[in-house]
Amino acid sequence: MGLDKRKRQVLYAIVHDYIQTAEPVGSRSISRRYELGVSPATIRNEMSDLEEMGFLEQPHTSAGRIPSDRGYRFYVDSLLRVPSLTVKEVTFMKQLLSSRMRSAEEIVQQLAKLLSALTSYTAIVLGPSESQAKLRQVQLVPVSSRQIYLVGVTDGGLLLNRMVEIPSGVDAESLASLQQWLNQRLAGLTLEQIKAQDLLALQDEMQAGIDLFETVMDELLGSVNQQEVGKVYLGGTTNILNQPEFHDLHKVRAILELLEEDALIWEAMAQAAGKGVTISIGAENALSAMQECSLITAEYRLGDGLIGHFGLLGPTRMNYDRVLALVQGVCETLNQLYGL
Amino acid sequence: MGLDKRKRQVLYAIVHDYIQTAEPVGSRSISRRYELGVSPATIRNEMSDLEEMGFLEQPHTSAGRIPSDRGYRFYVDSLLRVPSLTVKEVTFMKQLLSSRMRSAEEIVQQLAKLLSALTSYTAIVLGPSESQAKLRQVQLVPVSSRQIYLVGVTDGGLLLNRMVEIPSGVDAESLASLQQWLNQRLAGLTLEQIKAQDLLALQDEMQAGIDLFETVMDELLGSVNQQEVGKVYLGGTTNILNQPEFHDLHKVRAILELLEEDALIWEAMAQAAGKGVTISIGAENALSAMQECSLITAEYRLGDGLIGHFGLLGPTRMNYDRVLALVQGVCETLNQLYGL
DNA sequence: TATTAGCACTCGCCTTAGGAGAGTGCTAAC
DNA sequence: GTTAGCACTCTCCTAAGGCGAGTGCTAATA
Repeated sequence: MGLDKRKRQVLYAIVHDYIQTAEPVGSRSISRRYELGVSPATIRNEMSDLEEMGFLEQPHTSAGRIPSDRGYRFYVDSLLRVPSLTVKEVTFMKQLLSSRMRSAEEIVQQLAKLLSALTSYTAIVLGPSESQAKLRQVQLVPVSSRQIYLVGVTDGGLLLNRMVEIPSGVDAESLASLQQWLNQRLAGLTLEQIKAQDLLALQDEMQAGIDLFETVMDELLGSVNQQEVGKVYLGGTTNILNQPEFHDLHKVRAILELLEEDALIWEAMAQAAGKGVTISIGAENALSAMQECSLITAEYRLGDGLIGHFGLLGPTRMNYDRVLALVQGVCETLNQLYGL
Repeated sequence: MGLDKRKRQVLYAIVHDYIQTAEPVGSRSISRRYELGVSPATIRNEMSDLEEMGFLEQPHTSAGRIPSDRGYRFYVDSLLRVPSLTVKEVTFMKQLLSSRMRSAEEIVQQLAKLLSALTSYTAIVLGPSESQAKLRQVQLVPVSSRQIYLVGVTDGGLLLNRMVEIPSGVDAESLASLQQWLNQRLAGLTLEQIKAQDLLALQDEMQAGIDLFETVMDELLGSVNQQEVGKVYLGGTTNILNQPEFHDLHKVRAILELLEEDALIWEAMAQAAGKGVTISIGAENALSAMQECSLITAEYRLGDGLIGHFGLLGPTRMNYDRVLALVQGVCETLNQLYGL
């Protein structure tokens, strides 16, 4: 990018200041707060250039400048310095994430709370995908004449639960034999591997009713292929009310209503799947309600083939440095606690 | 209450009007809209009386009147006429609540959505208490060397799940024998009945380790005695943003932050336990953030000993008639669908 | 050529003032 | 007991003026 050193300094200063104050930044305040060794007039010229290049915007003629989406983008790509977390924060994280969790759901819920507590943004955590989970054991619990409850335990001791509607008239024996067969043939495989097998061929081996077999397998593998909408966990939805850019009720409503739409949120987050840490700034987001927000996403792993995504949603004037540090910290901590 | 007929009419008119318009009601508009056969001046006198008696308030000297909490209370106790739901609404309810639910959790979640969709208020649904649930079957699924997963099936086919931390060194046999014993001795009892038994005596019968027995029973019965905070399901939290009284960001924040505090919400709702339908108006609510809200609560039964509470939270200027009709309708519908 | 000081100008925000509108309370008449 | 008439009060809306922050331009300077 053709930005000389001083332009980079000025852009950095403006982004940095604006992130803290939420007020347009003027040339004088930059020359006061940052030691650039030039006068406000010179800075004004630089600002004027930066505006023409699309990195800055002016709310109105006689106001200071604020970063444009492109300005933030440049900041994030080239200027940012990710600080390290304090020892305090790290221990806090470990404490909250490790305090004898009982299920993946609890971990994930706690993660949402943690993220929102350590920022003033809204945390979004998607429930983990199970397709990489390695099955260790399956138990079929009869619930009624038309339903059984399938409890799967993964290698790492996390649970996959499914309620299965079965054809009526299935007796306890066929259930038992199906269960035994499932445990013999599927143990040690991930759901994806199971999916990849030739189920029709397997089915022939089976003695139990075809209907029963099919419905159970369908249900067990249901989440693997179709890019299903799973559970969405939120933390700190009210945090955005503290952001000055959301002192407008219409904006607040747009965002809060969006956050209630699990399907949309899931989709927006899932787009970042497999890309590590992603940052979407303002209009880079597809959803119109998010055009004034930035979304930072990352992947978490619960060690056991359970992979999911989490993210932080805030105004474009987000504290990228800190959020990125936090995201990295969370990933590392989860790895330490539940790692492979 | 010493309110003559005309005063009741005037109070009714004011409450009715104010619920619809959210604007202070003047004497002239009453005499126009309602056929009381008297002039505005007369109505003014009545209003003045009603204000002195504490049923009305005046936002400022030259505005119309609005109902006070006490005014709403009188309206709710003595003036209200609960309309019946339209056929459309009833079928809509049945459809949403019956569409092959898989678990109590799903029903309850759906209930929250339904309630908020049919009103412009926020729905609060507490997860069902399990103490009245009749146990039919228990299955113990080993998860790791330190954990087992307890799956209980109730008489009506709903699930009680628990993760139990067990002492290490428990072998499969003692698990199996414990499971068998649990099924023999506890099937057909409610959790409360189980709790009431002399567990120490029972324990003597058991061959398996005492530690194991104790931890499993503790976990199974944990929710019965301690007035535990269960899951809180919300629907339509953004609905309050549409209420004119919440066009103020501070109030919005207060309410939304309160709604994130499951423990407080649970407590506020649970106070109405066992009282059928309750209505708390404005300052009748203990929570300060709810002083300008009304909360209507009722009990739902999922047929199977699973009893819980649900409610609707809105401004004191709530459409009590409609909400009460809806609450009744929901109770009836649930009874029809999952009734005893 | 790059930088700087000086200065007029712009625009949002705050305060103030005035007028319109809605509704009351009081008084006197019915 | 009820009503018409009327002065009064208070909010809301709009316009006007002053303040402050910040810019863009010009001309002088290193």
